[in-house]
Amino acid sequence: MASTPGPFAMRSERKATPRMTTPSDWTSRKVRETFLSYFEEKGHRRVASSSLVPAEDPTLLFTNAGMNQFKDVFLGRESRPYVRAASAQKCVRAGGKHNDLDNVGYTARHHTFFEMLGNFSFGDYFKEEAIAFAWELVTERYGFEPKRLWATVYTDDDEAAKLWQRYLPAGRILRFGEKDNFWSMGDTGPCGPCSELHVDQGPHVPGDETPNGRGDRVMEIWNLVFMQFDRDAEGKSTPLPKPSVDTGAGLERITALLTGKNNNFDTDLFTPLIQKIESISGKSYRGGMVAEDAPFRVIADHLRAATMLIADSVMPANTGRGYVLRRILRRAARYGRRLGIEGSELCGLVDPVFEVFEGIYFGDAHRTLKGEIGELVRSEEQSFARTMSAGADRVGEAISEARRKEETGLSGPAVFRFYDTYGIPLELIEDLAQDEGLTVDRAGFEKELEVARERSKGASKFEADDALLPEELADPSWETVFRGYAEDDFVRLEGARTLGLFALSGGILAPADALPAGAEGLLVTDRTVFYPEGGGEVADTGSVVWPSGRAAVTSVRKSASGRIVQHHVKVEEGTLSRGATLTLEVAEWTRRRIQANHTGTHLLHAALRKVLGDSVRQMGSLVAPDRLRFDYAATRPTTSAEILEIERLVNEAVLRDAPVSKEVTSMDEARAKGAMMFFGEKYGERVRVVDVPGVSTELCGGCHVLRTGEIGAFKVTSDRGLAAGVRRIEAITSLGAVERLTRDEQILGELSESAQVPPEELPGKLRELLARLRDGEKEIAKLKVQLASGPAGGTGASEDDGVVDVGGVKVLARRVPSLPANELRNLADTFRGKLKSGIVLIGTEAEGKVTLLAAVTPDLLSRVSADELAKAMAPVVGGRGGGKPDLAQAGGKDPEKIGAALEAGVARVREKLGGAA
RNA sequence: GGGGCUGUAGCUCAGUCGGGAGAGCGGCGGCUUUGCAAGCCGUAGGUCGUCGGUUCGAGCCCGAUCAGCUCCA
Repeated sequence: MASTPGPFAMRSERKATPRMTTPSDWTSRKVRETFLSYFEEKGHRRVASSSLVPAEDPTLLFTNAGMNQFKDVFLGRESRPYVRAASAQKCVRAGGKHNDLDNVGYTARHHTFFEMLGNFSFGDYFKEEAIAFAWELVTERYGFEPKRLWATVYTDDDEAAKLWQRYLPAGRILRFGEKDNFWSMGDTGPCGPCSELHVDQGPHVPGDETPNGRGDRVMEIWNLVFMQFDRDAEGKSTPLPKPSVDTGAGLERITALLTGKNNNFDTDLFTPLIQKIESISGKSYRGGMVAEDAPFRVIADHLRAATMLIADSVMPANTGRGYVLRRILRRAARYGRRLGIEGSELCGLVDPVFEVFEGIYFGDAHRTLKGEIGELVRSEEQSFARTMSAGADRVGEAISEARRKEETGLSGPAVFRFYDTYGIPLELIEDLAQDEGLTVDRAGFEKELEVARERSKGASKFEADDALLPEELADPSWETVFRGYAEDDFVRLEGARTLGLFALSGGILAPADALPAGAEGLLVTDRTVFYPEGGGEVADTGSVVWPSGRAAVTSVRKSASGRIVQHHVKVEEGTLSRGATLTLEVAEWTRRRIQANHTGTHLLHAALRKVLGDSVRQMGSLVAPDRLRFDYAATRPTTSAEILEIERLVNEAVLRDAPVSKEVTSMDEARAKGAMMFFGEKYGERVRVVDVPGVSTELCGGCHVLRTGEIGAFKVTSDRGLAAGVRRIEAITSLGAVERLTRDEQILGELSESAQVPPEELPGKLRELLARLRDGEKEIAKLKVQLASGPAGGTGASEDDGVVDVGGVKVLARRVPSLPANELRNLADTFRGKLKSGIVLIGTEAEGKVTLLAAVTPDLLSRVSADELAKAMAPVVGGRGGGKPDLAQAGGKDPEKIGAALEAGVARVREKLGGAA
């Protein structure tokens, strides 16, 4: 994508001298504001930045361009009440294909987090105005000298070239190919040529005198994308009926140019952060692009990105977005160590980041966030420090091992193992190895990494998504009206017309005119009572009925555009044909439970905030018929007293039986009503507000009860930590709570009956029984050992005890009462002790099985092995055995033969000692 | 989503070939000693993460599962 700052950066150790307009006047705030108010003057709607987490685009890891939030508008899937817009958009580029992470810190212009200024036309103006606006803003408002500007256009875009000629001499309009000046959203879809504006900073900056050359003397400042064509799967481009404009200018870059800096890090966006790093580390930053300063730039950039990501609800994790965040924080921590920052002080940068963006992305509502984010960063730092020190030990061992073996270095696979399994940064491994004069096989490491990459890639080929209707199979005119809220007659809806019908077999979807009994498929109707999965609420189930048949509805989903609802159906009787008029029936009690759980979730959310503080933030939610689940951000564990308090608050709200109102209104009105909104969530212009007066006001599209009394009862079933800073609370309501009560009562009743005491005495009774049981078992074991040691208790063994003399060696062979294996061993020890010198063979029966034991005193080990004796005895009882020379064990299945087995053991001893005797 | 590693006493961890569950620190008791943060002796403390399988026998082998760490997408 050419609409973001490209990899222009080169190292330059020279400080730029202030040029252009009057540098001291310009601040990043002024640059941003000038841009937005200019376009407001030109009839554009000022649109707030969307979240860094793309709301409805699972293909995108993070918002990475100003146009992201308008993607559906450009594609014609969504309409907005305006056709011109301008925004300053938060962006992150740190994972996925375009990975700039490793460059950050070593160039003047690479960032993981950056802001993109952009103006957009949705089928309104096109090239002429876009170029005119860009020119006017750049020259007259920002005050760049016209003679320093260059324009570039796509190879064959004569139209744009001609328009630029109004402002620039032909010699400063250059043509470039696909790589620099053509843009597309993907392999198919909208695409078109782009034009870029470049600024010549003058000869004091090294580099070519023309755009897209070496060095950064001439720098791109603005990219104008003209969405002109629609490209199909065969690569054919057809002109779009309403061409659009999408532009992007990097705020950091413009600010740097206007303040005469050749380095984004020397602008007011970063200096407060760098100053803070200086005060934490006690080291000083030189400015310009001195290589030794890289850690300052890395840390400033990364903490800025991390703070903004966490503010948009990304949590450090080991998958997806959270993993990218963790990597950013760890890279910052690694560079922190270079500055001697070993503890967890980087979290101190969260404050300055908030100051830089105060009033831009952060307002009063976010003040509490600051502390939470700081805490989160701190705990990440600490956990990384643990990983690092554990890792250093591990690598240290490997290094001394290698030195002992007189090897010259660490092998690629070995290094990769440290990196892959224990998360030790390659850099640390290299440092440690170097200290000991060992090399690291970097090429071998890269090879291993590549293998791991390929494995992951191959495995992540997306699996068949539970049959979501592809857009191209849906007719654009289709639209499903949802009539399933509790205010409607949600259980039953008559007269639904079929819009689309698709057969589903073997994972393949095909349009169908009719589905016979037994067939599965997708059904799209003009109206529905089935709530499609969304907003944490699960889909409804139920059935579709027509005069001659019926089908079960197993799942319901919204299409990607959100316009149609598709029912996954399985025909049970008759034939479902396209022309049929249908009656839709939702499973009533499943839905009622869902509604109770959903409203219950809102009440729970409110109670959590009341008890734990407003810092509680929703991290995720699941509303199912049988339970509700709510993940929330919390810095400490919730106590059981707090849980009780939360439960009480919710139940009070339930028992007050307040009406639950739902209202579709404008975003502004909802805000005025004090609806809870989460920073960074995407909402349309019209929103639905679900209100429990005096308790909870939330934006929500889900299904709710009419009055809180319908919830019946609310019971928390668990609350536990999920990850650092995140907890999950689960609860049940309505019939679910009643069923739980019934079940518990039954269990208690049974227990009470068996124990012969009333339920309230059960805990005491149980404790007593367990104590008695334990004592009893000990006693029994003791008695058994006594019994087994038998008459031999006193001085020595006699013939009667089963002791025989074999070639001068005492052999005790005896069957004893059943004993657990370890007691049996103790017994053998006892016997061995008594014999002083000799051989012990004992056998016992337990649960129909045989255990045999052979023990030999140390002085006889050279002549007889217990292992051998066990092996000799085992076959007699139908088993096998073995062990160590001094003690061995065998088992079998035939208790009747224990005596014979012991005989066999004695025989074996005789055989072994016979020669010697 | 895929891969690797770890889970054993309160803590840190050993546990070899499948055949007696261990060490250090900490706890408790005692002894010794006016030089520190001491020494000596004794002692308690364990569903070997959970469930299932193989086996005469599983901390150890196999499968599943949970939790933690980590790499990749």
